[in-house]
Amino acid sequence: MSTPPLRKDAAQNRHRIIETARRYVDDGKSLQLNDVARTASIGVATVYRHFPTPEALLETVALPTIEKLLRRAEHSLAEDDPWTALREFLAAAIETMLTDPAVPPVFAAATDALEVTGDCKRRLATAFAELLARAHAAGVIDPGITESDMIPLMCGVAYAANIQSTLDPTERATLGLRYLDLLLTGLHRP
Amino acid sequence: MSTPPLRKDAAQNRHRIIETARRYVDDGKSLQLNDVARTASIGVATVYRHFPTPEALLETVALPTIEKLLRRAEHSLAEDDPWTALREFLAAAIETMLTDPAVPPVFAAATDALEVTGDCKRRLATAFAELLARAHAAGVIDPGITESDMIPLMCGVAYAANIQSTLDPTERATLGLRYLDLLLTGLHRP
DNA sequence: CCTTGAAACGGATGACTCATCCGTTTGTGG
DNA sequence: CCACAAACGGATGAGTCATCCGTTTCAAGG
Repeated sequence: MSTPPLRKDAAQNRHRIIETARRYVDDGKSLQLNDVARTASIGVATVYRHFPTPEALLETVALPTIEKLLRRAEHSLAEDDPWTALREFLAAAIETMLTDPAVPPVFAAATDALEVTGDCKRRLATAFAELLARAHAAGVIDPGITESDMIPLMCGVAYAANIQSTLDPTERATLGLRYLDLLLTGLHRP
Repeated sequence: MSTPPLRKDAAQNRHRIIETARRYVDDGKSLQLNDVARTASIGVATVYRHFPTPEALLETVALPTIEKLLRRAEHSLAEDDPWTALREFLAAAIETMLTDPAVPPVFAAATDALEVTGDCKRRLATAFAELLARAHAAGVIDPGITESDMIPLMCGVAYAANIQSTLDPTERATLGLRYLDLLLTGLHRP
């Protein structure tokens, strides 16, 4: 279960691969391992050894961003007003999904299938559940809404904003926040 | 610009291809033309001649469903109350997207890129624009919302419902309508 | 500094998918 | 019945994918 310490050259290669993959993701290119290998001037087998599938590589690329969101979520837990806390976190989530193209596919995938980010995603879900529970307790949100509604809905909002492929990422993020507002208006109980 | 009448055997093959593709779509399989050809016991080249790309085949599969939705839209135009009319149409759209897996990718694609359904989709957009304009005129909807917001938002709602891959299509449709309601609550001005 | 074994490397390769080309067959109007 | 255009279909070359295995590199112990 423990990770044996990585050899120096291996660590470096791994790093190069992730860097290259990050560039691919940002450019909207699909992660083809053979292709990434060639670009990074690294043997194909090496890439496959580090990342058995494109999904695993994508997860690894997305991990730092998701961890950052997790910290933001934990920060939101400190906020007093339950509605503000929830709203703040959801806005952060949307912004994250629209800013980093590596994130949406990871969020949309079933958590169980995630080798790398599964744990992080579960902790995110826990934090979110807590925020939602508080909102419910305070009666400021539609009582019929559950966590397993909210996550897909968030992905849906991000998806909607992402369809506007002509817009640049910043504009898309703004649009996403606007769409989130619409949704939240529908959910808010004053 | 006109379609020269199709030879009898050609028409039959075309029909067989579409039928097979429909089964693929319903089973959630991706449309690989070579594969469809083998399943339909038709030469690969024949399939490619009728449908140069998987997208074209998918569009053709989706066309009847989209045409049906168009008729529903025109029917909604006859409804007096602008809010009811809009709502009715949007519900029909969501239901369509969640019932027929061929539709969402077609709706999400840029209309200009659609050889087969482009025209149909444009007429749908026109009808929808009319419904939206009436709602705006009556002041029953968020004045900031435009057609180019609504279409992605609809796709987003459908996407959200579709993420629940464990549910069967009927349940997903119900869920989608619920999500639509949330969104509409956010948009409605009483 | 040298040895040695484990760890990591990388590219050649076979399996697989894709889409086109072209020789053959089939339908149809005269 | 003929002739020709229309349509057919499978063989094939281009391209992608992921594995295998012979070679190289690292680092711990002498």
